[in-house]
Amino acid sequence: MSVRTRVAPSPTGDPHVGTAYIALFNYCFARAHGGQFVLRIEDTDAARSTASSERSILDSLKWLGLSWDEGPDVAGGHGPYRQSERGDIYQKHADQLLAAGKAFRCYRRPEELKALRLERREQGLSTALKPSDLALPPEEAAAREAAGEPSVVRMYVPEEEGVCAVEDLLRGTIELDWGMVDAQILLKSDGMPTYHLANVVDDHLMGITHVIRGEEWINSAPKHKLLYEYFAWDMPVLCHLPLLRNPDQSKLSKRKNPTSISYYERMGFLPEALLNYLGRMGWSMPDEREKFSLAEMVEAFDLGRVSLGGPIFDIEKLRWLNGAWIREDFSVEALGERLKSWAFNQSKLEAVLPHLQPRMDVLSDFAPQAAFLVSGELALEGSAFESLNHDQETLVKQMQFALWSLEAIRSWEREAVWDSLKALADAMEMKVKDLLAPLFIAISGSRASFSVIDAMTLLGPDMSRARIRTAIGVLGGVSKKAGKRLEKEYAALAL
RNA sequence: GUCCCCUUCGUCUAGUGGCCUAGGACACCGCCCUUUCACGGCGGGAACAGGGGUUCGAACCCCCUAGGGGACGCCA
Repeated sequence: MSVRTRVAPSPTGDPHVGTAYIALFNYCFARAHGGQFVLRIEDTDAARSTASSERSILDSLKWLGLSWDEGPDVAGGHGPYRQSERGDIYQKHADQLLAAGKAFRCYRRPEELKALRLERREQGLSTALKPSDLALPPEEAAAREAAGEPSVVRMYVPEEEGVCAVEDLLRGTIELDWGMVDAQILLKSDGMPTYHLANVVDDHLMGITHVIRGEEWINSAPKHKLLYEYFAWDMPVLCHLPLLRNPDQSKLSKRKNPTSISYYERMGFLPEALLNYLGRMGWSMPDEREKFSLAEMVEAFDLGRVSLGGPIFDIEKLRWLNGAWIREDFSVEALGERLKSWAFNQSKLEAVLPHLQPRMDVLSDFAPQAAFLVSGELALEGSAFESLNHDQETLVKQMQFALWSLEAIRSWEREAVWDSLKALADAMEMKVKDLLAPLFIAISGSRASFSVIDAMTLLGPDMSRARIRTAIGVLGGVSKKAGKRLEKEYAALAL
């Protein structure tokens, strides 16, 4: 038996707790049944799939203590599937489907697709485009081909009415209308596979027997089933886990919450506790124990104990659990070690010291000035902003705009943070210094601190954003109505 | 809009037809412990979304309604 977790680097290169959640259940399932737990990093978008985003996922899983097996060596082991490294296996399989009449080449342009979908939607139909919708007159297709226009490979799908029955380990049989299933692109115009093709081909080649993934994949299961049929391969057992949610019940997202694993690490949560908490999301121990280790979870693991309602990620309870771990499972020595490796190790200190050395007369000047870097969210009060001589509304606006700018940063580095805020200040026709003033307080708790850009770089994206969000809240927050207005105004800056 | 999934205290959950006047945990409130604050202990309020069936019996099975979520990309 073999279980595979596909992990996708997040757009910001900062791995998401949702990824760890799915990985945890795959891990437990595999270990509990003596199977293999293999990883496949997947992202065919070259801009996102950088070496560092791939490494950060692996690092995060390692930090959590989820070890994986080296899977069968399918052109790159557990690595990413860049074409050069994978020996064109997707191309080969796409060609095979093409030759068998299970797939076709499509020369439709993006604008045409958009128009077709719009038309169907206006008729109250699903927006799924079928092979017949996409077909071009042979001479037109030939002309586009001759003109060197890009093309993609799409799969054939049934056009007649009916349902596709998909088996889910937890939900039983799910019936999905074929009408909802479009002629999925298998190979993009740049020759890279989409998830759907890569997923099926990889899983087959790697001998995967069980696929445990998020609920958001249920709707594409018919496509996958069809592909297995086209290739005449055995299909793995499917199991869809519920999605983690924000307190407002929407799918857990970074706009509303800190979601990256690195945030929780920086916040000082223990990997054991975070994993333990994730294991309590939609799952419970047979004896209802709240606190358990990964090994204990594996030992008692039973997929049947998964409950299907989407759990809300509650930081308060995670905090309590983490406290229980600290109090009950650590000796003073062990806790001391943790603290040292968490923030007081040589490399962490060396990252901070260049900023503080000029500001220190005695060693004891260090702690007060570095305190905000090893703190979680700051206990701010509205009065902290009084010295700025700005009305709350202006301050809130500045910080909200800064927050949105920061959210768009893909790779969290000093340069990127600076560029984004500089561009915002320019667009708002104000001095960077004035824009940064409230951020100083939001991030460091005071105006007297070293560069707020450097501070944010050290704190990381989620922690920085969380503090700004807190500050906005302290200043009265943004009402729904005001938020709409600000959003418009922000969009008008055309950053 | 179309389709799919889901629905037990505010939150995480136990519960797989009688053990349920629904149990535990977080959070909240009260009391105790304590030089303070925590920790810990004890106690309290708090839920089967609604309506129909099936059954001697329904939180549990079926149907409808409502609510929530998800999917509908050359993203995963």
